[in-house]
Amino acid sequence: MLDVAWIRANLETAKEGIAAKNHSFAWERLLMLDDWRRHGISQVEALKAEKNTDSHEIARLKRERFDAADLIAKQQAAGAQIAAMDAELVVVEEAIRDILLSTPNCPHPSVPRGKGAGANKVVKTWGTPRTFDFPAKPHWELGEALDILDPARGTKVAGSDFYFLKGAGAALERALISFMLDVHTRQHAYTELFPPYLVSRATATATGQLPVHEEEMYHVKRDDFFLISTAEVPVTNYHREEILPAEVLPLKYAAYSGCFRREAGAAGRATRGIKRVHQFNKVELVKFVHPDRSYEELELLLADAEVILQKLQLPYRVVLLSTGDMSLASAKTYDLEVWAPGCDEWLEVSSCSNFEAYQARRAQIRFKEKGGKPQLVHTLNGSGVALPRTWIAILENFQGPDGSVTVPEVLRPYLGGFDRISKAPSR
RNA sequence: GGAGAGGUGGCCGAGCGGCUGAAGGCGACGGCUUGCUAAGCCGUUGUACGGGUAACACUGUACCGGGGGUUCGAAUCCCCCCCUCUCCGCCA
Repeated sequence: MLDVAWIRANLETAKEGIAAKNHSFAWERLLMLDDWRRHGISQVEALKAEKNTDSHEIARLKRERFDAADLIAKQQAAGAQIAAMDAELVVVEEAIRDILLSTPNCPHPSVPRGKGAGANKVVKTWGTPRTFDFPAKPHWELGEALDILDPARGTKVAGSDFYFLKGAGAALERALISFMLDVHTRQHAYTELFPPYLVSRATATATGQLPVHEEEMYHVKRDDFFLISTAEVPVTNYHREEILPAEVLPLKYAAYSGCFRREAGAAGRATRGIKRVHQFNKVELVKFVHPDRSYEELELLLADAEVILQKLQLPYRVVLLSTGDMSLASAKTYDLEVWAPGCDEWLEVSSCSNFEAYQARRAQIRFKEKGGKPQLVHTLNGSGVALPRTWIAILENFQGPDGSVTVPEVLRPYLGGFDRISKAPSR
């Protein structure tokens, strides 16, 4: 969330930025409540100071065997007044927090202003989409023909938009996970984490999924757990309420996890295949960095994610999201979109964002220079990369006229060396 | 799930309801001493939110797992919750 003091000092910037994100902003109410809060604190604390002084005086009188009845009577009155004022402050502070929790982060000046995806800017394209001398098939046709993808049984077992991977399809998924983790840990110096899939309400609030996106998350009512929608949630919370020594920054984590999304807003949207599903796998990159360096770190994060697609030889493009298309918590986001010739579209496989201090303030993740005061870190994250769509891209980009699929070279060591997925003997 | 024990500052560890933001020790930092090292001596050593300052200084309040209660006054008494440890049960 944003800092009220910052909003007060940068009101026009805040109003512009939040409007650009298509959010309303009750700034007048917020500032009014904050004034109320600050004046209330001064008043009640003055009373408490007087009460404390009197308390010491009572203690002294008692020790010296004098009568303290008058002061004690005064204390009782003061106590009641303080209790009333404190109760009022609690209400005011909750109201302030409610506003801030639902107020988006301000976009960085370099982010294009615009209402939606139409204002996004393609900033880079890598690779050349392959030209086919036969009709390119979509992954659902390839996958079902190869007997490596089974959406029908996924639907039977769990419901619509669930699926099974089978045989070489399942192995390909597993190979991709291992490959990505190995690249990030060995070549990009990320530390691997394997996180919990169920998290508490406090954890989901700290990264910004709650309260605004509660309808997007699977909830385990009995224990008030939320199934993670991305490893970003547990991994960012890994350092919640900690003060890190400045010299450990930047901290870089790579985490594989399952991801669970209700896709509530997408219900009824026609999507064939497994482009949009309720459960998928993803390798997520999370960084905790010094605020002065967060925009450089964002570029590095993006480059780390891009390496995965380059090594897989998948054509992709980098899209700088406009203010209207960004997530609530982000100040700047690049999407990575991989080319899927069978679907004939670019599929988002990564979203690399700088959240600045927005998550760190909610989660109280700070660092301290030697002798300095604690300051909030900046958090960043991006997929490195998301799976079902990368799996889709491999099938569709590397399909042959006979419906077989060539395995990208970098994945072969993870698949016992085999280089082609074909109909014949299912493994 | 059952039974017991416990949660105090960076760490260890004291703490009669008032003089305790918290003894003592360790560690860290600053200074002195010292040929080097080791040791010794002196001092400093939390966080948040207000007020205050150009910035310090200074100052108020709160914080002894979390929340509530009793009391003029709670680390200390009472209640609820969370977590950790030990034993039993269950289980991949």
